[in-house]
Amino acid sequence: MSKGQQTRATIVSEAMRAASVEGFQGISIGMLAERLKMSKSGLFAHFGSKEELEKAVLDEAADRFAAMVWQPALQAPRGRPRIEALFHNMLDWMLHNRDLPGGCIFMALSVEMDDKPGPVRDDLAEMQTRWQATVARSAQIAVQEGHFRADLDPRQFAFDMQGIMMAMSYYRRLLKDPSAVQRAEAAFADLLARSAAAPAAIETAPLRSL
Amino acid sequence: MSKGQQTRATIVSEAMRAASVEGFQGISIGMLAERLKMSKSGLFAHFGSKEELEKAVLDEAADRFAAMVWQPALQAPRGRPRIEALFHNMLDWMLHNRDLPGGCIFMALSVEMDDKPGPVRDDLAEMQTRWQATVARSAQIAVQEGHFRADLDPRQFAFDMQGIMMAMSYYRRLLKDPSAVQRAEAAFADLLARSAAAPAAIETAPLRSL
DNA sequence: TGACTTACAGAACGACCGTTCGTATTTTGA
DNA sequence: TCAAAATACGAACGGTCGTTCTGTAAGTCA
Repeated sequence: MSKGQQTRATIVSEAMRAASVEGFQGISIGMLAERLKMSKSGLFAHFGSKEELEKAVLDEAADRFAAMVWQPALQAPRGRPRIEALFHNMLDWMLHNRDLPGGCIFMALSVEMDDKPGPVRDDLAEMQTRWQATVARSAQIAVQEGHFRADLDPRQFAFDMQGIMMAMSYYRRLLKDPSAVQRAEAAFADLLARSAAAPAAIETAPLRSL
Repeated sequence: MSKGQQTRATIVSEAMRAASVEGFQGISIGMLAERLKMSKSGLFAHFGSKEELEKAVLDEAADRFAAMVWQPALQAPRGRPRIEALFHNMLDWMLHNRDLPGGCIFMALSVEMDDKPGPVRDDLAEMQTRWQATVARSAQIAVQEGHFRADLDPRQFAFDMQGIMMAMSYYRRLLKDPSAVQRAEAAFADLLARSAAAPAAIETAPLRSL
């Protein structure tokens, strides 16, 4: 890796870290230059515009998400085990990730960019649409494997799981509720239970009438 | 209402509208002054600082939320009907509110401010904590009324409902998924069904084995 | 109506924004 | 090793930011 590529990678990492906390609106070329002890113009030259820097951050985040969340989940057996791996990998991504001190950068950017037309928003929306489709497909596989009920709506499953993640982030980051993670785990356990195929449903049914 | 109070109210309304789209970071005194056709300094004098303006916006949003979501729900009978009213009033708040073209301002600010210490963050967090407690209390009432199962965790109910709202906003605003609202309604219907007291649980059980 | 208070405008402040340009320095490959 | 290419710097640009001041117009109320 050439010197330039190396510097660029450092910049993108630092920008990603900062953007997870402050959003794209909250980061500036000058601030990044100061943190990395280099000149504004020198840093700027690597991208040519702030928008290009934002795109680079988005791509980097997508790569890391794939490496930390999706690819490890592929090692788990198809079906329910893979779904559970996805969930726990996402928790790790959101909670124990020193490169994202501000939590999941996609959640921060999703809210920030949803009303800002442009290529950055387009990239983000496409990534997120693809991710929801990926989760849905994983749920569909769990149906095929006989782990989930045949009439499960896989897209609804993805929607529900997204809600759990977002609520956890909200409880933890804004409300500073120490039970955020355990509430998310409880919600996910319930989602799994009601998605399960008939035999598992019998196991959980008595719990409802306790 | 004096001239000053009237102008101030107009400014706060416009600031709220803008902040729902761009967040507090995205609004500026100059931009508001231009939209309202008045001078920066004249507008500024009503607040003394941008932070005070942000606090005023937050208070105004809280008042409107109470008037549009909470107070009408109090007209509904205690228990499950009131919970359903809360849900639908929140949908109206998020979807059919011309004063919030950027969607629920609390969701936008929750993500933007969660890492920004200061009085604005404190106000917002306190509001949102109180709101979650209010939802939980409403669920608790539904338990007392015999509408929800006795072993329901009301705080978990509030968590789950928050997740549904956030996922809906995400699907609708970022992904532009036209099924966002109906997915939220489906998720809420399921949440109600699995929260319901025993007799209702028997009704929904066969659906799972279809 | 007249005195008084409030509300607004205008100009300017230093700070920072993204960006451009010309120049120096360092890295690279033959 | 040496020239070409890549990389970084420093200074400056026009703009916008939140904020402060001073003067004036408008509203308020006896």
